[in-house]
Amino acid sequence: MNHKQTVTIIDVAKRAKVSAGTVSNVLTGKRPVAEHTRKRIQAAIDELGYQPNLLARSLVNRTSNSLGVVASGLELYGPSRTLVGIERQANELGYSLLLSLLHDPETDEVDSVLDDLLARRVDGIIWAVHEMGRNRAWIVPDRLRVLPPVVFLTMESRPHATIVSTDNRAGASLAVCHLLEQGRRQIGIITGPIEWWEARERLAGWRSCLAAAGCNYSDNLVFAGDWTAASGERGFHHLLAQQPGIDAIFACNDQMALGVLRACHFAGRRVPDDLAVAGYDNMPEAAYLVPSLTSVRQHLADVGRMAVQELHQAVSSRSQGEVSPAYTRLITPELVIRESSRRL
Amino acid sequence: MNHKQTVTIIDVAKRAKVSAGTVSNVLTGKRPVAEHTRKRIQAAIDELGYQPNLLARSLVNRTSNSLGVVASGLELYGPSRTLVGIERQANELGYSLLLSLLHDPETDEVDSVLDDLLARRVDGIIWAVHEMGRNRAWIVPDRLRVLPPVVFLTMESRPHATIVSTDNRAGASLAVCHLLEQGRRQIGIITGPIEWWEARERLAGWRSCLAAAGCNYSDNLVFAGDWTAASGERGFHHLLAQQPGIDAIFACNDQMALGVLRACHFAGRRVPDDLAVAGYDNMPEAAYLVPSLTSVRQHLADVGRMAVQELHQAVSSRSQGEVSPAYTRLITPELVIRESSRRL
DNA sequence: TTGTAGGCGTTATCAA
DNA sequence: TTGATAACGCCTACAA
Repeated sequence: MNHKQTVTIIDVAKRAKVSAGTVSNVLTGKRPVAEHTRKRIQAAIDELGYQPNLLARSLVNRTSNSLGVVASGLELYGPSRTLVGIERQANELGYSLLLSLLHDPETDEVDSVLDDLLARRVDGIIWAVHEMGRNRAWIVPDRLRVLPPVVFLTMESRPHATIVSTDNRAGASLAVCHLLEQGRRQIGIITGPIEWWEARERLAGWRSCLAAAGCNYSDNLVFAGDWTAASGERGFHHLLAQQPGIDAIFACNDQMALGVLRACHFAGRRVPDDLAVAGYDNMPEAAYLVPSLTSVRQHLADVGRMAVQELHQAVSSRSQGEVSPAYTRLITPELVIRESSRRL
Repeated sequence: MNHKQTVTIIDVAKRAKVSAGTVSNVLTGKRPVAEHTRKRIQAAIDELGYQPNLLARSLVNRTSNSLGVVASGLELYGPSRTLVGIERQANELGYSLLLSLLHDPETDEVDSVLDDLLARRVDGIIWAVHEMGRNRAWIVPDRLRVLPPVVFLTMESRPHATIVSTDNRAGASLAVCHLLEQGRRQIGIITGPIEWWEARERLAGWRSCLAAAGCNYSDNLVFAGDWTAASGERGFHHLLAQQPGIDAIFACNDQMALGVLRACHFAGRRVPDDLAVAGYDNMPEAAYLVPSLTSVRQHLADVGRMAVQELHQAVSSRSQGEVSPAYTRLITPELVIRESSRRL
């Protein structure tokens, strides 16, 4: 007693008194089918409640219409925004998304995650794990060769890898130059962990901007935070102790900027009168803090969308035997000026 | 010229001079294989860089080891937290995740999303779309019967549906009772859109708590926000106009509470001295606002984990022909008391 | 312990 | 325009 509860294309074919191939043709629309038979088949499909099996289809087509997304830190604002952009674009292009999270982005779960994606025959991969420490060491031509096309997010430019990222250096410059324009001269920075590429980039942007203006950019003005508001508070106290005349702080994300604002409040430093503050990320909350926070907006949803577009390109090319060249695509952020950095 | 670039189980078999079945046995471990032949096979696997094809395996096994997750509002704090919990637990149980986002949670994309999940033969589905308006109308026994097991998140209890949710009513009561204990007597509420089930639940919690204490809970004390900080600001002004003697506001999420704090600042109302404020969600930012924000913590990652556990149960049961009963599981939130609600 | 044969559900090729 | 038939890559009885 084979209790056949899944209805297949053959069941439909029998019911419509045609062959399975013909049913397939109306399903895929790849070959013409006479109008009256197509109607009969459609009726059979509806009556039987037939659901095509994409696994079987993928098996013979050798393409699954799915993309793998490997991400981390999804509870943060940035990554989740990016993911939304990825999903939207993937959806529009007809891809399903296979999601994997790297919980500890520095360790070597990389292989198992990639293997699973390979085993499921994804058509392409979006690598949305932040670059930190040596966690990009696996990215070498030999490894990439056995993978489907991959697009990397937020990573240092390098040959053989296609990258879509925001321009962190430019973003930091935007904020720092703005502070300079407002008349600030001693501008401290609270960075993210320097193992993070993004943190280093923003630091570099800060430095180059100050250097160009002939301002001080000594280590006295640098504090390494860890992206948390608590580290923002610590950074404030540290910088103030090191450089009492400091008149502005650029926090490399809004959370840390929040910590600075709070510390300022209890230290009796008025913002922006005594100290200007700028953040990075432009979280929705930024506009409603007191004072509202000047911040750098990154268009992360666009980064996600664009990554999928690039990936789609690469997938299409490869399926036609071509090989699309690797390159880096940088998206320029935008400064949103608010109360926390008003003119002196 | 069949340019065979995918290495299959047969290639491995040839290389190891065994049959494909034997290779399969070492792969699945379901049947014993002599130690020396297993070694030979393993060697062949490594040399050839063989990657098993899960699509083919799923086809014959009639199970894909994957779960579908349908979510919305992922750019918000709550949903992304929940997703992280889901992914972690799924990962631990060996499931891959197929992610779909509903962009407009009120419309009827439901069928297409479900169809795709069905077509990919997911073993189970987690429905993490917030209940609003009529967007749960599709949940009827006849529809559920043709689906794999489904676990719903954050939804009103109903027969035939397995639900994992936080107890929004209890959470609101926690906050409001706390405000009462602090000596507040005119406690306003800024709700979410009342089409949202969660918003109605929190409102109910507020009301029952005030009723039990013999306090006023008239419409004068209710403002319907939309979860944004901007609506929090509007709510503050509205409530103050309606009920000048108001001495506390319960905002149904932290974003709106943030708007209240800001509005208070510019209106010259001191928090908590003139007005106590409590929020909901306990975002990481809550602890660093000025004043720091009393809020309700929901353990959302646990909700996600638990949902996957329940789903796993249901999947296992069904595969053995049993049918697991539907039920609702409520997780009690927890109040985190901070400066914004200090005693009068 | 291992090999053989058949089938999972679909599509593509080749005739008709 | 439609119908057989042979893959796609893997697993599982059943035999050996």
